[in-house]
Amino acid sequence: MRTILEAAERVFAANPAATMEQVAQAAGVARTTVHRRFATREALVEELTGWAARRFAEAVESARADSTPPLVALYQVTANVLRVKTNWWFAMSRTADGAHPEAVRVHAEVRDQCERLFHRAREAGVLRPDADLDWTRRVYYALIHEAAAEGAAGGGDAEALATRVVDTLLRGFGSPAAPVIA
Amino acid sequence: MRTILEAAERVFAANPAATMEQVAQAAGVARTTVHRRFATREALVEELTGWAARRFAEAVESARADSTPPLVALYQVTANVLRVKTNWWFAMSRTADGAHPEAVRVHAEVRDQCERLFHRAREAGVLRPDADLDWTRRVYYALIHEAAAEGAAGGGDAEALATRVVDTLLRGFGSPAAPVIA
DNA sequence: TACAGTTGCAACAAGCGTGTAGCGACTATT
DNA sequence: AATAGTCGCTACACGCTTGTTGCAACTGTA
Repeated sequence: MRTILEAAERVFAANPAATMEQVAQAAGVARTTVHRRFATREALVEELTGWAARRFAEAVESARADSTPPLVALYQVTANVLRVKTNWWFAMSRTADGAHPEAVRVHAEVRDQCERLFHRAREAGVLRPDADLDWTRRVYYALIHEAAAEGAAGGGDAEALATRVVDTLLRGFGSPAAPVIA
Repeated sequence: MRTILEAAERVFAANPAATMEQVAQAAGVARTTVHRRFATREALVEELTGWAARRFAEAVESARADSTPPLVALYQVTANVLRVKTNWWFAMSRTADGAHPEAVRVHAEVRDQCERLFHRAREAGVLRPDADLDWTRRVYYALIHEAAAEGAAGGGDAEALATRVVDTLLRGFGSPAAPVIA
């Protein structure tokens, strides 16, 4: 039942330790009905995780990151992922903890794709030649996470957020003329 | 008991839903002993939160962010906070959720100080004139969070991490010659 | 009308974590 | 030696959540 999954997402996003009773209430059904569809609490979270992982994979894939110019790909991937992560906040947080095999696979693929994209970006001069691509990727993830939090709170559309993320990733906040610490 | 608090930090960092039994075991004492010092689980988490909040406040305060050049202050605050956050990962995550009055106060003060610092940095030309200081601060927090995760996993000292955080915040990863998206 | 499918509802069993209490052993102090 | 203090251990009560079951009511279909 799609309704239950969406309700679970809302409830668990607010409180990861919420009970089945709270989920059922949010979905407008009886607790036993939730158990009829999802045998255990764990099964519910699993299906939620898988659902989000598939959406995540679609979001990244549809950006065609391997066949468009790096800067364009970076923007498209960012915007697409933000759209998913804004609506599936809790479920997306579950895709990263290594419990769900499909989620692990998706994350690994996305990570590979991200690394390939950053390599291309560096070769194309979009990223600095001395950029640490692992740290770059982690900062990129953190920026998306932060922007998604803002988006989930109702702070603007995915396009505007993506623009800001990419701009921040590439330029930072310092003045070009300012001295550099390292 | 300091031993119990440190054990609780370790256990809760690995699993926020851990039981008193697990905390006791990690501390090398019986569960009843934990209850003798901390009447309830909530009281334990509260004291842990307060402890971390005080350490956090000390870390920021000792950097003298109001009376040193912005770039120096930024570096010092970053390094000091990283030292605390690396060792009190769970407790620091609790200082932000608004449950602990003292933690709320500390966070508000730190936030004010951070904003003042960024204002000064912008006026001094360290930050760009058009930098959105709220977004800047949130990115700064996210970078510290990410660096602390690396530090907690044993990835280098606070000074090196701080250097990287500040460098990333100011410069980003893009080539100075590259086109800008926004 | 007869039927299958789904749901709400009440009730129940079981497990788990929490919090409390009593008892005995150990240690340091006087 | 006597005492106070701390700790481990066992046992228990309590509440909460989970998961299951049976039954009645409702809906759409044949």
